[in-house]
Amino acid sequence: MAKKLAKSAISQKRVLDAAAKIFRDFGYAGTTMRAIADEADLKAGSIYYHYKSKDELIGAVLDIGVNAVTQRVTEALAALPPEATGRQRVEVAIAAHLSAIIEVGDYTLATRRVAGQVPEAISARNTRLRDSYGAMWQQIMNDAQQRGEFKTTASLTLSRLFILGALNWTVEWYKPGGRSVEQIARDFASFVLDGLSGGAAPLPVEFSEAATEPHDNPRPRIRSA
Amino acid sequence: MAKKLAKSAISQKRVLDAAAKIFRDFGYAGTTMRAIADEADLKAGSIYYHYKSKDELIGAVLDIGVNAVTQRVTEALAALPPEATGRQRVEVAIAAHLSAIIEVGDYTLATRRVAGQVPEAISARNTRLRDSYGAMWQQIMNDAQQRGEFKTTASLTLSRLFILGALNWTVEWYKPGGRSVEQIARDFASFVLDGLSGGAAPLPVEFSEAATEPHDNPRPRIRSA
DNA sequence: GTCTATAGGGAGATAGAC
DNA sequence: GTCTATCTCCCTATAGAC
Repeated sequence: MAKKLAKSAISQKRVLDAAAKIFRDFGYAGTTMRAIADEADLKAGSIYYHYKSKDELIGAVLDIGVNAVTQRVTEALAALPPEATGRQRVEVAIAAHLSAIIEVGDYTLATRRVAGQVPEAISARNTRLRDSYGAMWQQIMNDAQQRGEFKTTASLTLSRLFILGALNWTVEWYKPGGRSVEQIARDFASFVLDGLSGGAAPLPVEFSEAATEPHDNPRPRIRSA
Repeated sequence: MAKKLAKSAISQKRVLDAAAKIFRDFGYAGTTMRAIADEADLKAGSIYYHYKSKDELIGAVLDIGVNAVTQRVTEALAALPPEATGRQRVEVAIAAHLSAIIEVGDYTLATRRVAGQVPEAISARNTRLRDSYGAMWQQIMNDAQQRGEFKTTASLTLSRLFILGALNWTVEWYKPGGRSVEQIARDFASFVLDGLSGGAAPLPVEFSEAATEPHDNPRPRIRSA
């Protein structure tokens, strides 16, 4: 059911979306209320009707990014039968995570790019959300190893950090016109589960290697000081 | 014999190190010349004797980060015998990349954290350095696949993006007191080469082709939805 | 809810003394 | 080489009209 939003809520979301986009391109300090206002078709002073400070805005943007991913992955995992293998869980979690971060890409990118620049008080709550999401992954992997499904000699904690690091980095090079999210998810799962040396038969068809290169994201135009 | 630096060069390096640290913590726009000056025990105006603008400074920081890694990895690969396997090349490249980014951690972190916030004109040159480093990895992987060493069905271009994304992310969670760089490198290599399900130990195999798989896992299907 | 106007504080960069 | 002093610009946030 399509919820009807109050006029205030509509503006609020417009401001939020604009903020994510501007934070994404200019970082925390580089983002000005004026730039957000322009993007949201407002005047700078009007933003303060919806959010009482720049810090409150970035806090909201950060939480949306993590929560969207957590929710999507949780749902996808819950939809699996109880007897699902660790391999299947990892495949499903990767696909859900990827599709979520690409869908709320501005928020994900904003989150990544302001990381470490946001005042401690603001980022503390967000860090907790992020840690609890990491714990979910950790459990999937630990369970699979205990059942003898995963035979890797590598630390699962490190493996989790590798996986989430690489996954979140995808938004930096993903380009809508290139490979599909589904294809990326499949390749990523294959990579994570079987590595470079493992793998099945010679591959079906490899698309042009140049199809997806990094550094394709909208570049900010920043005035040089 | 330790090179003797001119007084000017010493100050310049002090400014550069300070800049990397401040850019790391505050991002591009959040970094002020005054903060860099404080860190370098100077006054803000004095920085302009060494660098003529904030943009020139960030440009220098960015390039140092990439060049340090490129140089270290290039040297490590060059030290390998010509008959080295793709697996060995990947192991060596991972170890060299990791130790380099941890050693120049401030520069690496600064680079990551100002990514996408730096004026286009400044980042263009750095992007070229970064791409040429990526091409080096690509070649190692392509060669190994052509020799039949890598049997993954995943795109090698995507795999390369995953690997470098995860590798560079390590600086975000690495803590000097924790696991050693060597241990992280070993686990990372095992993860990259054999995945979670594989169990290949970091065997000190000689250059004779290890034709037999180190484990007898059922090999992966294309996809198991 | 959104506007205009502005207070009050820093920012990058330059000039010239030492 | 490094300092102090300062110019000019633009930022966040508030006040009050509509």
